Amino acid sequence: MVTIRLTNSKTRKKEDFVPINDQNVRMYVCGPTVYDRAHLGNARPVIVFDVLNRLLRHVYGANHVTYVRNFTDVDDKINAEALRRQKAGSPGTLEELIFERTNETIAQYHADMDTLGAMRPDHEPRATEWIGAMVAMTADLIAKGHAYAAAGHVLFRVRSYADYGKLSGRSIDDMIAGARVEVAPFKEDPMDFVLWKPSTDREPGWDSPWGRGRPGWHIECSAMAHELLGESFDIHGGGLDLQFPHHENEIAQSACAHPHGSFARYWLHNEMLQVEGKKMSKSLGNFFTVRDLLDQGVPGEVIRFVFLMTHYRSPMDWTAEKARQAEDELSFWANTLQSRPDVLDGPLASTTPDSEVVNALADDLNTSLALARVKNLARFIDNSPDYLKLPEVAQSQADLRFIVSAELLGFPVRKLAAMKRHQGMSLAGLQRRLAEFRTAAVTSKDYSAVDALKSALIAAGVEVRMSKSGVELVPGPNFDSAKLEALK
RNA sequence: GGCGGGUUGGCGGAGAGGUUACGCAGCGGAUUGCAAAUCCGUGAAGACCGGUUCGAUUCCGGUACCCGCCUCCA
Repeated sequence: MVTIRLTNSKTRKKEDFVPINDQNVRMYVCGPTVYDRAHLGNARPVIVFDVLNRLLRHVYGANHVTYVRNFTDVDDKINAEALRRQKAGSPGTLEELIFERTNETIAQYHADMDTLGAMRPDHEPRATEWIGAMVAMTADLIAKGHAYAAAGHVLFRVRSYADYGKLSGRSIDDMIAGARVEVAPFKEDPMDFVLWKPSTDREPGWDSPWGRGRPGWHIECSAMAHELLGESFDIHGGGLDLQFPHHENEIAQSACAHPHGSFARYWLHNEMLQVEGKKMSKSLGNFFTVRDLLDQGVPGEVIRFVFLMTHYRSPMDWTAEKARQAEDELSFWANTLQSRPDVLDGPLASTTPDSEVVNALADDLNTSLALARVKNLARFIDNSPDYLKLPEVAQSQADLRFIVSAELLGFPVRKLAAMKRHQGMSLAGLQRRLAEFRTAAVTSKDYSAVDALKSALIAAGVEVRMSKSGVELVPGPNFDSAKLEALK
């Protein structure tokens, strides 16, 4: 079996991954707060942990992995949006408007992430569905002396957990010296954070032993991870910005509530996203959502490809140039396969992905190296001399190995190739006409009609390939069927 | 102030203590009516200063510069 190695934030080392139970490998990743469309940065952990999910399924079996990613649907920004709608005249109670808003956002999130080729996790718990578990965990922490109620709030007693700060490498005293903690009169210690807070009539709330209120952000993940994965599980992932305080607080809560469990054994953090060398922010005017890119005509696979060009622990830069390169490469892959209907429609069952691709991924998700290898596989099957020497059966095997390897990285190359093929069929008539013009031109030496049609085709994003063996039209990245209609 | 990450050829981006990454762009060639696509070949690097070593871009220390987090922003 392939040994997966992962950089564990907890130990700051690359370690061999050994699951607690190889029949059920368990991973939790912090999901989005569903108040608005996902921006491009939100896509990074989704894609990174999707690759890990696919790798785990490849190594341990598709039915032996449980992947959980939550939706945070209790949040002040959601409340604000619901309130805005109510004031604007939308019918319904505040609770109904909140539910309406989060449902919309979750549907958008699913649509966007599906387009990026991310598999849906096995469980996607919504915080509002697990309030009972959060209340129970909070009560348990009070009973064990790790939390206290004060002024309608419940606060976690940070000083009661000796290992607090270990994950992020901070000492409590350093943090206090940094002095940007919220000081509230009811806190025993400025570092203490909220497990439960009271709600006004204008805010969503649930009944609890401490009055009507709502859970703090950190307890959500601790409670849901416990309910769905147990006291000890294998991997916890998320963006680096969540390492402190969110993950630190999760650990403190879970370790104190379940002292016999180990909570997550491997912590993985992805680095942040930049745009053209700068942090994406509204003030710089370079802020955009996944949907914005898709609407501009950047395909989901291209976005995914650009993300995988950079290792997950390095800051990633989104640039137009990278998107162009990714688009070219994916187009090459699809072109290579589209002429081989036999492998597109045939079974894949017995084919295994290329071992170098798997090994690259197993080495702390080296997606960049894996991608380079898949590129090589594509170049190999695209009429390289060594490939052409192979018997037909071996050629098909090489084709299939490429397909399965690309799909392990989440690129649906068969679908892309089938799409190309379909587009290509719509070009059959024009291809015949161009061939006729060319045949005539060879004798008349007058190429003007050939060149006119060729230019029009290129303008419509069609690649024109002419050789002794004939004429071939292939849809390119900027293929525009509307411009073709005029030619027909 | 505290904590952490980075610096590789024109660009993107890997691995390895000594042997070609790879891709894009460039250059040369094959092919082509001209092209495109494809194939073949090719130049170009390791921020700076020390140390360890027979040998370091790769290990260790320092300097400079860049970046992130510490603010429910992923």
